[in-house]
Amino acid sequence: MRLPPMLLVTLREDPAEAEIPSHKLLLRAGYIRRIASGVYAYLPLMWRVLQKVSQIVREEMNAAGAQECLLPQLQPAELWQESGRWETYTKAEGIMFALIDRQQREMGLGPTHEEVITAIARDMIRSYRQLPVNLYQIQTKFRDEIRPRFGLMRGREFIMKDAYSFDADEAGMKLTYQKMNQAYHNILRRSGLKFRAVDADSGAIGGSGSQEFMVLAEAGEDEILYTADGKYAANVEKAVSLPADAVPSPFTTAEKRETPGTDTIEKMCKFLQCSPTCVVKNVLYQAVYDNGMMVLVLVSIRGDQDVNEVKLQNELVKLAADYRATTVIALTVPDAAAQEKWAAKPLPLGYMAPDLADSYIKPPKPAPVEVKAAGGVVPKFLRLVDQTAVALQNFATGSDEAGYHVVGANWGQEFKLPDRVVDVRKATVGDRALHDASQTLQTARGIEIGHIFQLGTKYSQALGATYTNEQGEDRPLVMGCYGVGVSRLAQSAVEQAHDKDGIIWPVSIAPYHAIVVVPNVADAEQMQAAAQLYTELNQAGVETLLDDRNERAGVKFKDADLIGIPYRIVTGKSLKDGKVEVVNRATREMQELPLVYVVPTLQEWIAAAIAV
RNA sequence: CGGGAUGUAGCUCAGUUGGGUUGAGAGUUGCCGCUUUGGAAGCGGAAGGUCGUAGGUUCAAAUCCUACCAUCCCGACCA
Repeated sequence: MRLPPMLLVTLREDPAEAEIPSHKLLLRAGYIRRIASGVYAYLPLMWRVLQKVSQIVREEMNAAGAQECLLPQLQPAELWQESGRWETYTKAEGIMFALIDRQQREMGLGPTHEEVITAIARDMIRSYRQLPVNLYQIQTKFRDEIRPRFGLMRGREFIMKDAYSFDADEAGMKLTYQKMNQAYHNILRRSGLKFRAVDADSGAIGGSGSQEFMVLAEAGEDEILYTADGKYAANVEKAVSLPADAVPSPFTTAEKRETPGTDTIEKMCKFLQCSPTCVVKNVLYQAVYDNGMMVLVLVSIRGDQDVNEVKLQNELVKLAADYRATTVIALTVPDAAAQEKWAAKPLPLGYMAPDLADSYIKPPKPAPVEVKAAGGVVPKFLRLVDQTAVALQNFATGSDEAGYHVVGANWGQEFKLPDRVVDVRKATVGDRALHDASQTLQTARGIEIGHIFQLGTKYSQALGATYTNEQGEDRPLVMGCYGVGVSRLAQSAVEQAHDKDGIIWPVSIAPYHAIVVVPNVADAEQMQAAAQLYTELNQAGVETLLDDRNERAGVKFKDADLIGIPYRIVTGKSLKDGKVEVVNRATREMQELPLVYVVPTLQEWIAAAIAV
């Protein structure tokens, strides 16, 4: 491609709308333009990058035995009602764009495709003889994100590869999952990214095991905990570890003590001269279930530990049936305004005890025993105790009276141990690892660009997707699903590799391999040599741009650096010796090559760079 | 949805505190001309703005008031 006919508009300054380097650079270099919040146009250079990424994904998926297809983005509400996700995905904090067509039918724009694919499987897969099947597509997804961010990192419209596998049984599904795991490693490696596969929470998608593929970058939204021996890596949401050992309690007898102005664990421990590991901290959450029911959750946990809200939410989802709900749609620490809505009297904040009285909650208006109406507040605290707090003896905790704590308390004596013992503690950097206590957790930040799930039969059962096994029995299909954020992956590459002058694309996903720059377009010899190189390179399969704009050399060098083409060929001063300069964008290394060597040399370099 | 901020030329921003013919302005991009030709060079010229939108206050509003809209940042969601 010659530069004049190609739409290339570069910006001299960072656009005000961008915050992180990759977003700034993609805008400055003319790869993307914002059309609305979280909605971007992929301009010609960007589209080539996305095609390159897609092609790598396609090759690896095909190699792993998956087949490409294309599913509808416009989807009927009925399918989502069948799976039970319509309400949670379109109402409240839901992320699905929903609309009503001219026949008053409810439709949604696909945020994901479990429902559609399962409906197809239900129709088409009848026999074990057809299994396993793994279908994938590369397509635009729509998600009405609560907060779109950072350009393509979190858009409301973005390109994703999603795959769905169907197996006869758990073992088959696990095998497919392993193949996908390998394919994902291949995809990321070939895309030239530094990454880590980590244990992950399954979130709203559901299912059992799942792994995320994290591209390592400071701007990443996720925290990863891992051990140096390489045997453990997990998203902090999912991570497990050994807590520090508790210090023996200095308290010997149970008593209430005046502790003025100690509404934080830190102040209290200083005042009482004890370790936070001798304290039972009681944290209040408010959870809203999908039927509108609000439940106040009191979590008792060891004072030095923090609650992992993802784990807590998972525990609450398990209890949903107790409240005639199916899932949790919001989980927050209630602020003053939120407390006012349900609190009968001011809470002893900072001094709450595990047995905080239920009378702090306003009784329901008509005062029925059970709250049935939507939006009701359950008039009893849901009391949970984290494992770390269970074994404590002679601990200190709140007294339910501001300015006073109880010390030397024990479960079963001063306080009743809550019935539900859970693991909701947050693993943190420095904790000892479970698999080997001599290993401590280290931290890194990552961008989640892939996630693979073992779904099991959640959707196939909901939608009645069954097959007949060898014994002639009907069995639900065992599913897996596997996503790659194609557009996010592309931006992550920029986040991971750039310098002050611009983008440094990995060769495998760069929009072009090489750019021929003519410093002086008035020099016929330079122009002739450049035109010839440009033609020969392209014919030889080296994807090449030609910049023969009537600009000063500096402008063209700056632009070439900014857009990040891996190899720059300059028909400059050494042309009189029959040589051109070839510059490596990443290393800045420059060498002069005789004209005839240019094509084979670049072919060799590119092949070497791509064959990782 | 809660909290914070912003909205003035294609882009980055002054001007708003204290309303006023001292000009709606600077840099940059794009356009024209000259000059220049190895890291966004120089000189000159012309062009480019419903000052986010709609009301209101006032003799007078980019500036004060109200509402709305949009965008960005911090939390919950996720590829």
